Amino acid sequence: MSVRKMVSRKSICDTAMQIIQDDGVGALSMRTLATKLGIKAPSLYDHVKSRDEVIALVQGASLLNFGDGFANAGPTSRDKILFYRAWALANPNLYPIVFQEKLHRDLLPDGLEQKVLGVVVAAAGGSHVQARAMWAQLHGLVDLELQGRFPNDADLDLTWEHAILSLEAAKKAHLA
Amino acid sequence: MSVRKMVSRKSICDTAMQIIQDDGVGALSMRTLATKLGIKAPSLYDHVKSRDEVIALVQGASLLNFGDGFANAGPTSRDKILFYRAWALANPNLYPIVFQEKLHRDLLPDGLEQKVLGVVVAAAGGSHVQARAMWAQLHGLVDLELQGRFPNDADLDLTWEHAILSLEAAKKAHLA
DNA sequence: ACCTGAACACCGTTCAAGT
DNA sequence: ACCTGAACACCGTTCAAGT
Repeated sequence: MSVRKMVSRKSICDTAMQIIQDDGVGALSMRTLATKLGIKAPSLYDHVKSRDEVIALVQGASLLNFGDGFANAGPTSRDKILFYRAWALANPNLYPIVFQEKLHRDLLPDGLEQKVLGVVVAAAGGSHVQARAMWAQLHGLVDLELQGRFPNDADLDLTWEHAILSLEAAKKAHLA
Repeated sequence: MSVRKMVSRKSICDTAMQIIQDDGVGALSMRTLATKLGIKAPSLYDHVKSRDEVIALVQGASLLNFGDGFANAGPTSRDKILFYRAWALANPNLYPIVFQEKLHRDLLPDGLEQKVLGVVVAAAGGSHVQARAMWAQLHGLVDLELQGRFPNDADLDLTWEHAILSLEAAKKAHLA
C-alpha cells in the first residue's frame, strides 16, 4: 500500500546536495536530511558511515560536475579562468566543500582528482609550478569574493582581468 | 577568602585564542571556555553577547598581531610575502579566522582593517587592483597549503618563489 | 537488509534565582 | 554586576528491537 522508500547512497547524495545548495552546509543535519528522505536519522547509518561520508559524497559529485565543466569550457586559459569564477559564483555553497574541505580521497570516484588536476595543469601550459600558482590565484580570488572580503566598491571584473593578464604573462615567462 | 574571578573581555579573548591555537576552532565551546576561566557557561553572557562575539574578539586581536608583523617585516614586497606565509604557517588555526570568517567590522578596533589594507596596498605598489590580485594570490597559496590540497611531493617553496616573481612582474607591468 | 524509538554526550542560549 | 542550576531546542551517533 505504502510507497517504497528506496533510499540509496545516490538519493542521499542528491538530497544533501540540494539542502547545501539552498541553505548552506550548516543546514545539513542528519535529522533534516533523513526527514527529507522520509526516514529517521538513525536509519541513515545503514547506508552511510557518518555525516562526513555524506559530505564526501557531495564532494565527489560536485568535483565531477566542476571537472566536466572546466574541461568543456572554451580552449583558451582565459575561458578556463572565467569558467572557474562562474562555477564558483553559481555554486557558492558547494565551492567550499570542493575546494576547502579536506579531500576524502578514499571515497572519490577513481582517478577523478587526477583528471581534474590534469586539466588545470594543461590550462596552465603544462607546468606544475605554474599550475599551482594559477590555481591558488583563482581560488584566492573566489574565496575572498565569496566571503565578501573585498570592499563593496571594488571592481572585481577588472581585478579578474588583471589576474588573467598576469597569469598569461607568467605562463609565457615560465616557458621561456 | 576565595580568589577573585576577574573574568573580563580581555581574559575571554586570550583564553579563547589559546584554545583555538592549541586545538582549533572546533574545540572552542562556551562550556570549555567557561571552565578554563573558572566559571560556568551562562556567566559568559554577562561579558559577551554570543559565541560569535568571542570569535570577533579573537579576530580583532589576531588581525592586529598580523598587521603589526606585516608592517614591520622587511621593506621589499618579497619580505612582506614571505612574512604572510610564515605568519599563516605559524598560526594555522588562527589564519582562517582572520582571513576566511566574515569580518565582524563593528567589533574591530577602530581603523584596524583600513590600516592593514593600507600596508598591503603599499606592498603591491599602490594600486588597488594589483593589491587585490596579490592578496588573493597569497591567500590562495596559504589556504591550499594549510588544507593539504597540494600533492605531497609538490615543492611549495619553489611555487612561492614563482609567485613572487610573477607578482613583481605584474606590479611593474601595471605601473608601466 | 532496512527502519524505529530511546538514549548518550554533546551544543548555544535563556532565565529565574541567588549574592 | 556577576554567577549559578535547570531547562530548551538542537546536534551526531549508538543500540536494542522490530519487520
